[in-house]
Amino acid sequence: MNFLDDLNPQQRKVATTTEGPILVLAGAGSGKTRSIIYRTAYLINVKHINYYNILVVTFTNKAARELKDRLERSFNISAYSLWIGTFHSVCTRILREEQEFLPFTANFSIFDDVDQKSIYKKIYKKLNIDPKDFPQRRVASLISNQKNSLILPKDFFDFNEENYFTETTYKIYKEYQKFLLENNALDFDDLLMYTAILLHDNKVLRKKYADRFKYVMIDEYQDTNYAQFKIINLIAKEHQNLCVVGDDDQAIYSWRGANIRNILNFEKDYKNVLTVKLEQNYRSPKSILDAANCLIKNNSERHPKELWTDITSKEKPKLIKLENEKQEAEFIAEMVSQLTSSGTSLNDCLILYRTNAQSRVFENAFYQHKLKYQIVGGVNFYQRKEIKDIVAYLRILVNPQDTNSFIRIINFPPRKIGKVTTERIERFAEDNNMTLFDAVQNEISTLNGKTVQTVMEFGKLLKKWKNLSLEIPITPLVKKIIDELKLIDIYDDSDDPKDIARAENLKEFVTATQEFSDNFEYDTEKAPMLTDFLQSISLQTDMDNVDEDIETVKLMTMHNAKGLEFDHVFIVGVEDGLLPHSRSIDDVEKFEEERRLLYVAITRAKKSVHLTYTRMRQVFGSISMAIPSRFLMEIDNDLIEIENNRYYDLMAPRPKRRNINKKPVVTENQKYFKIGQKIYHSKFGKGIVLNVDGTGKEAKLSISFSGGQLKKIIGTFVTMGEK
DNA sequence: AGATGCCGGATTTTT
DNA sequence: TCCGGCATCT
Repeated sequence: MNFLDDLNPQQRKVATTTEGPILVLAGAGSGKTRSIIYRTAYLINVKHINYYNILVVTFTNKAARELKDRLERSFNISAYSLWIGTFHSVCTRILREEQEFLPFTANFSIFDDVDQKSIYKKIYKKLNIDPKDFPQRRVASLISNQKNSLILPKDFFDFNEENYFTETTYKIYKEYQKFLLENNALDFDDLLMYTAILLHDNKVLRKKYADRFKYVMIDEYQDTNYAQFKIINLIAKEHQNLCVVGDDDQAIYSWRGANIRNILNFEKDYKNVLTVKLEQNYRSPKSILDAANCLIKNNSERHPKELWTDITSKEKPKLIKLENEKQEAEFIAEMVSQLTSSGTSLNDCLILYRTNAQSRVFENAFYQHKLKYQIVGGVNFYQRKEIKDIVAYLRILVNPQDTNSFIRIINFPPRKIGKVTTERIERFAEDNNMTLFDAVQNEISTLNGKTVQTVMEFGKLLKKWKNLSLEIPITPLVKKIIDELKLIDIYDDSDDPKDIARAENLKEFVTATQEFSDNFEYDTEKAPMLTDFLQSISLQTDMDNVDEDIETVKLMTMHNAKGLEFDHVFIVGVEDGLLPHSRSIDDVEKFEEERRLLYVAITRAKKSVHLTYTRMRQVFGSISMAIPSRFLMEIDNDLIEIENNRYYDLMAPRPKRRNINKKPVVTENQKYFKIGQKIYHSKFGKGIVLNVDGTGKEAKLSISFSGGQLKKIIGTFVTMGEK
């Protein structure tokens, strides 16, 4: 078979060594996805292995989809019958299949951290715990660690010493798990934990999955945690046909329980491991790679390797100092707009920052420059209020035990069922040992005359939709629910720009159901129903919602950039306290992880890298002096180019900004009007700015007035503020 | 029941 | 700076 000629010798070794354990140490851009694809194709097309016997685990849904697409396009392998997915999606699939061995049913809900937060709140109240003494974040993180280490509440003190913090955490953990089971719900960690425990405790099932998945491949192995290690180990221990691919230099998820030792110790965990190193980089020029290598070699614990490349370019990574974060954003926007005017697509530009909070100034700057942008991550689409509301309705129809969702929507949109009534319904449900869903089907005598009817009407409504959900596909169902609840109308009628965005998001949601349906029908030739849709969305990330059809600059955290590549990469806020983050500075392991994060960021670039830092930065509303990241000192001087003309010295008068763009110099005036600004007009009264077209006070404003009118007015005719 | 307004705490990163 | 939670008022 000559399709293997596309690979270099090491990659070919990976693709063709199908039996026994392989560790592939694949540097950034060394073609590891390619190796996995060719290996899969080799298994199927050459070795004639049944589709059914192959399991491929990726780090994101997006990576899984790309893998499937490429297998289909290049090798005509229909990916539908292949198990390719993230750990979480694979586990979900297994758990739904094996409900008879589990303490929950196949239609369980998956709770995200918004749900999680409200559960914790409830438990704190019930157990009378003060969140000030036991910060929810800290407790949740400890509990999450337990789950990732497969420690159930009953085993808690076998692994944790007893002190005032763990005592309480234990109580919360126990209560939390109880609540989830009562709701027939699992959180992200549970998906892994229950799967691992299931395979561990049940010999028959273990054999079933070991027999089914005769060939297992894991991508991004450096970022697996103990539960994930265990799941794979239980499946592959016998046949040992396991290929793991990863790069210890790109391990950036230890805070999520990922254990870098999984990859460092692979050779000890399995026998006669074949180790293959992929060190040729096909992505970045030498000038960029040299800087990255120079940085990462400062880490102590790593598999020794050095990336090299054939690609040459004179362009070294550039380092630019700016006055503050606004100037930083402004500078980047100018750079991007310069690139686009010389023919570069916005799609080839990537902005990377350490924390989501940094994205805001860039939004403003890109908006001003009329550059289309997309923020990936931050608040996930499915975590937005309006989306969670409609999803809560959908969840209840599938899983009536989901009281969390039930409470969320019992009075949304407002139907005059308040706190007192809700409590009475809950009491009634408890007394009669039924779900809230069933409770509201009854005439509850403890309620007031009118309220009884309201509640029953609500119950009937849910019942009606539940029946409907079994008959009609997801899209018409969602349309009908949104319609009957007038969800979009609620927001459309408002003059708050946030509400207008909400209305847009709901429409977007309907589109999402349609897209899902199209794919689902294509893949399975079945009608896309509610349960299918719900299963697909709970594990979706923002990355999966990136619209590839519009040209946009992408903005994301460095964590989100894993596995991606772009021509031009701008890494911003390269300052001590931000990168390395202040919370990681005094712990060696965390500190090295920060270094890897910068390494990942730099190695995304195919053509150019710009690193920026500021002289001072606003944090929490107060301004503080910024210190250039200590990582910058680790990169040899001759590997990086410093742009001096943008260096604003503390004492020196601020140099005039070089006009690198055809557009006029940006003045403060340009930021005079902002979206959401409250204004006053002598004739129309109070209003809110919905859009700003142009610069300064003369900008053309789209204004929504409190009287209901929507007008376009020149800025000079209105005053800022309410009067 | 719903609207308004004040206070206090939060920012690391995500499936 | 902003957001959410809570108290208070209508």
